[in-house]
Amino acid sequence: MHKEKIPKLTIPRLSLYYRALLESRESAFISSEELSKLTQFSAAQVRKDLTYFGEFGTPGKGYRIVELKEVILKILGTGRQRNIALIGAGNLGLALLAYRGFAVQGFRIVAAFDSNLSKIGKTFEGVLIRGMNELPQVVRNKNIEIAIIAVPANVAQEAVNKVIKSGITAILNFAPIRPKAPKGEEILNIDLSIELERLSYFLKRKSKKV
Amino acid sequence: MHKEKIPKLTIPRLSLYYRALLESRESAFISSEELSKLTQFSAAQVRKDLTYFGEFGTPGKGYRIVELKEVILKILGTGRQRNIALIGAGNLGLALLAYRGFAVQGFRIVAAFDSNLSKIGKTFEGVLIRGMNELPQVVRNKNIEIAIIAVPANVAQEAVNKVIKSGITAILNFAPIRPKAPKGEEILNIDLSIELERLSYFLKRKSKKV
DNA sequence: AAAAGATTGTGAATAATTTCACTTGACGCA
DNA sequence: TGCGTCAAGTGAAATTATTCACAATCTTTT
Repeated sequence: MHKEKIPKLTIPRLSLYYRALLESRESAFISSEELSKLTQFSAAQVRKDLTYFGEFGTPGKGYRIVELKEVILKILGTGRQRNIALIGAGNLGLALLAYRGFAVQGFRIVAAFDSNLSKIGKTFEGVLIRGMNELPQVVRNKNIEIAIIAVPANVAQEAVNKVIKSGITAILNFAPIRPKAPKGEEILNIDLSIELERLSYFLKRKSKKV
Repeated sequence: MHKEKIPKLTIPRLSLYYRALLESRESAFISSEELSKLTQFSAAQVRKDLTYFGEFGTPGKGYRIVELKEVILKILGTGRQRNIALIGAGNLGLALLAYRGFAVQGFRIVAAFDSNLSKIGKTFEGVLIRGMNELPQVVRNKNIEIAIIAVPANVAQEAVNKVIKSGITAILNFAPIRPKAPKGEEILNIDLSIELERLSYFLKRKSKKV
């Protein structure tokens, strides 16, 4: 059994390998070299990443595509549906609600919440907007495992607190703050300003190299 | 002069230091220890990050907040306005257009583009939606340095190609693909599916630890 | 003016991650 | 069956990033 520690970045790479596999319908097998070409990661990286979880390849041939896809699904736990609660039904929240792009992967926003009374009770994309007070029971009833935070910065920590109290442990946060949370919670931050500032830094450096 | 190579993650940390500084109005000075408390990064990390760019602190006191803020702005190149082109005026695109949150940092979407004829000519949030053919001249005229890609996956590479051809070198990509681009381009990917899959992996692991 | 106290800046040590390079196993063909 | 080839798996090396720990230095106090 493999006991090595798995690098953080291995997981998103697995997602990308999976995507590449979806586009590889020509052959039954794929080599780490081919996966490397498709994903821009090195072939050694591909092999290393995969062997953290087992030995799936056959020397001389490569990886059986059908099998590898199943394996990655299993590792990521995306074989089944995962229900999501959307917190915040503003512009961004509603855009995420309308974005059905990740439904294919099994993720589904099954409930939405807002504290704005004028929104509560309305339905968008077939999803009813509820008051935050309903969060705990809806999480329980609808078997919600993930929350997406799409509220303004000034109420984001409060929203995160309520989400955690409702029993959710996996959070995707779009608010431009780093929420504080107890151990055992997994919070991923998607922070527009920070990404733009990274780009700005890149532009700055570039303009200096005359 | 410092010549050490700067770790990739130093830059987003600088952004977070800056944010913390905005909230530190009590005193004129702040120590790496205090910044550590505010940002969750270690004090040594704070000092290391800052010294890549110079020596800004005074032993025994810490960093002068006003000065440090200026320094970080200068490093990141966020002291001045950066103009952005939005590619794709669908749900997500329009939500980004409406999100004025990063305007304060000097980032501004000054033009929007779509290939859907029914959208071209309309105005959202004071920004006219134009056809993609207008991209090159608008980039030139409006001094646009950054593009945000918010188009469906199947046309994203094409959009990126056009953006690059128009002379833009910094791209924030929301489409669930890894665009191919020549060297010299900086592309940051914000990929919802991948983040959700990371959360799924986390949930999977968690459920195993019984 | 000296001593005490605080905190920076930084080499060195450690940790994490990726790449290298080689061994081994599987397949296909003569 | 045996040989050649291909590609996985993997320790070791290299690279990258973070943490440690302490000398240097500035401030404050007495």
